[in-house]
Amino acid sequence: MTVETRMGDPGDQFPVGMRVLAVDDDPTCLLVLETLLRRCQYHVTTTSQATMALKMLRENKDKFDLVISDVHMPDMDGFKLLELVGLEMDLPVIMLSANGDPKLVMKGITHGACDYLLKPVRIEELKNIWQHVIRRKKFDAKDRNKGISQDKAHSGSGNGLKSAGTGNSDQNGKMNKRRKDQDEEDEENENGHENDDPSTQKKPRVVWSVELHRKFVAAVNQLGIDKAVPKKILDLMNVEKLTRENVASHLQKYRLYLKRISCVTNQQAHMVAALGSADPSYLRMSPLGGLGHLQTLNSVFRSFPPSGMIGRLNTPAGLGVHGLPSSGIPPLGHGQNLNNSMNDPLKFPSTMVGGNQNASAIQGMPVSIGFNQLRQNKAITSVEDLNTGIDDKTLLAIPNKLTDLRARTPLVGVTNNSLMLETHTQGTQGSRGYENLSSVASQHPEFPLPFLDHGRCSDDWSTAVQSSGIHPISSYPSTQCFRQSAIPSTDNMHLKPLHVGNPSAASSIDSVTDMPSQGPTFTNTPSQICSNALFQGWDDHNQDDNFQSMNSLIPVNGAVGPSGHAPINDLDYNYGDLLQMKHAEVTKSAKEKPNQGYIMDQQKAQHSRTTNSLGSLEDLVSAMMKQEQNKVKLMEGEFMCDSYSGGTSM
DNA sequence: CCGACAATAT
DNA sequence: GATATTGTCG
Repeated sequence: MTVETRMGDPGDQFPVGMRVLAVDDDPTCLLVLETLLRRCQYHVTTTSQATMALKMLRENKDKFDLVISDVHMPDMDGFKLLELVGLEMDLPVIMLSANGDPKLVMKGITHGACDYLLKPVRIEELKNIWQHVIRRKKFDAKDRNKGISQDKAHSGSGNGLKSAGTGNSDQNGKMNKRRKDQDEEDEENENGHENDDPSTQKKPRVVWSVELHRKFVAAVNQLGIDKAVPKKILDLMNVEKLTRENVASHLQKYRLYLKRISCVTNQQAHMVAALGSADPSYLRMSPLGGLGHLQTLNSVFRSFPPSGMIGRLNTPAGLGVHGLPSSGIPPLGHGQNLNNSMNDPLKFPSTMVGGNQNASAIQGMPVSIGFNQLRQNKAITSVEDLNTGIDDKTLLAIPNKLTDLRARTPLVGVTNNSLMLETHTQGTQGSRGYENLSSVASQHPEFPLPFLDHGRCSDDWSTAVQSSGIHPISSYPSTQCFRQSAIPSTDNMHLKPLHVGNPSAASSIDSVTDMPSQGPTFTNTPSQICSNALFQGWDDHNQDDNFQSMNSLIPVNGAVGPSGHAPINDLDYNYGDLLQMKHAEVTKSAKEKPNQGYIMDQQKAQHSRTTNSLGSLEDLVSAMMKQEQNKVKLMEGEFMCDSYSGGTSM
């Protein structure tokens, strides 16, 4: 939006004053970058920490037009930041790296980067980066407004759903694709033909590609989670052949996803608390502080990093939900994770959890990303990790140092939570999940949850989280997250945060990115879920090497279709599970062998449900959000400090 | 066989 | 419209 406005103004020329957030851990590079950007007459904001960048973005979703980030950063992988941003806020992100390895570039692209610049960066390259802002904006507008007419057009032959395409800007090329199909004949029957019978059969399954998911998320965000109902979402999405039922089904999945997320978050918090003490391992994981990681969790969708994730989730945008993170959520991969990298986004098994792993991911949720690419890359992966990120680190981090975190937090801090705050309210629905969570939490003595009250975990959760883990959490918007606790009863879901800022913003941008999370709010319902599942989410896949890709939010991925159908093109996103991701991350270090820490976590988790609960970021998020809404203030007071929250966006 | 996902039923 | 159940598929 802002951009548009500007653009609109005759007076100013858009590029001038474009708000750019530059992120690089190397002070020198950052300074150089800042200088060059200023020469281009952009309004530049800098930060040497990715986590801080996320916080800033979450707090001020509509205060930036573009993000330019280094790939290699200690606190958070640039890709993760990318994913989270894509999910939570739809801002165009340009990756910067001294390493031009095609694989890295591909990764950046698949994770939603609109450009990938090699250092040293030349001013000539920076002079045109504003095009990405415009492009994104345009797409958004298109999508939104008209919607899709385009899509429809196509449909003719194929499926209508496609949807996807539009948006993306960046690279993508291929996006569309949806199903494969064979079968199908497409739509309708074609008639005739023989086929079988008519009727019947075929029904092409709708493949929720990243793009489609993106649209979904955008619609949800726009509506606000609480008001996002299938019919309205369908209207906003404006995708041809998509039916209300299709949307309802996806919404169901998406809501579960959000819950998970929130749970995860909570878990994390708990874990943190519990761990509290000790495990070095955790520390290891997150060097920085825990913040980052925690945030990651937020991201549930994959991408989101530590704070990010949550934030995302929290944020409306991120969730998409209005929450959720993500708007997109992005996510992908299946359980297999590794194996498939690409395909299923969501799925990661959660290691964490013990049993459950599974989380399911949602496919599409997350973001989008480069669709095509994704596919191609499948291998690469995407993943997003939305969740994960956070978790892992979070967890990890936390223990170590709460203190540190706290301290840090402030720094970060930033952000506001405003987003989250937004709402609050009500309560109606659903709380179910929360209750469980709480109970869970309470149940396990193991964890010490310092703060929590036991009684209700729910409520406490928030607190608990805060306290303990908080920090990490803090990252997220606090609000969101924590709130959950409160939630239980109420349940309010609403969190809409995303929009918060401006919904539009989120949406607007969006298009391209991924999806996942864009903004939505989520609801929060808690579900017990946690325990089990997290989702796979949108994200994911990536595992690869990349760092945490798993976590990342982005959905990238590709997709596969669930059924097999389509994998092809689309990426489906899955909602990934945060937890898994987290684990993954953790694991990462050790990869195969889990670190002690890792293990511990798991165990803990298992033992206590709490953990599990925490596991789902969504839930956490949701809860948080809700709670936050309710309590935001409290939180802020207490914990917030640190945290800040941020998240929103995405 | 199980888990995830979308469709379908309630 | 929200949920629960079912059918497919990987």
